[in-house]
Amino acid sequence: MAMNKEIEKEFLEKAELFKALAHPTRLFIIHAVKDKSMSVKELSEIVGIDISTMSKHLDILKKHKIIEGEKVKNFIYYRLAIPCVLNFMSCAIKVIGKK
Amino acid sequence: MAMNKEIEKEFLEKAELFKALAHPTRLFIIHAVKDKSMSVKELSEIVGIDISTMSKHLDILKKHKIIEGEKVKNFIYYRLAIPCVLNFMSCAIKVIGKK
DNA sequence: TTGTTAATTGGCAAAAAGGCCAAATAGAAT
DNA sequence: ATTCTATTTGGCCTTTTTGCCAATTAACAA
Repeated sequence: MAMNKEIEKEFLEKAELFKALAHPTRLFIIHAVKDKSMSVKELSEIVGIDISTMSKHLDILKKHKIIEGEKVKNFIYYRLAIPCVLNFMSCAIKVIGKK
Repeated sequence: MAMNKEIEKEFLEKAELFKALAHPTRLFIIHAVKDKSMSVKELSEIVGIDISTMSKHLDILKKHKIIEGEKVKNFIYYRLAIPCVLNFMSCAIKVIGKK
């Protein structure tokens, strides 16, 4: 058991993914766009934050390929790209439940 | 689809869990103690950080009941308390792999 | 008791993350 | 072309996180 460069890189990469998920607004986004794609404006209004802030949250998820956007007219509709992350959520509930 | 207080609280709680996991050192700890319990000093030496820093990382995981410690002599041996979080890891690999 | 080792805690400074405003872009609509 | 509307980007400030050191606590050892 040692912390070599390979392992270090692996955990660094994983931590980045967890960081992308470690914000209530971003978890809400995932929940919101899992069935129905939504625009930046819609999402910002529902959550009640500035649209620029929402845009940045979406960018973080997009960079990790967790969501993807499709341009329609001058809107961009975002939807969940990796349904796999929903398993994270159900697992999270189990973990929280055990406390 | 709305961001009411109930949902807000749910995502806040989940985000806290993800935050606890969102650090390479803490992910390494989980990996390290999943089969074999280890002391604070051992872990700090393997990772190469100050023992006080390691103690604080362990405290974060302990507060979320992800790990638990057992006192033997004047050592505290930590081990994984919730094997369920390992599913997070394998799922994370899948998500990262899709990029 | 005295000394040694393990672990935690407090404090501080550096780094990272979050959120708003304002400005810039990009399109659509008129 | 001009005006709106949606989104992104830059800047700035505030909050949070991280990590070291120093001091403290706790428990074993002699």
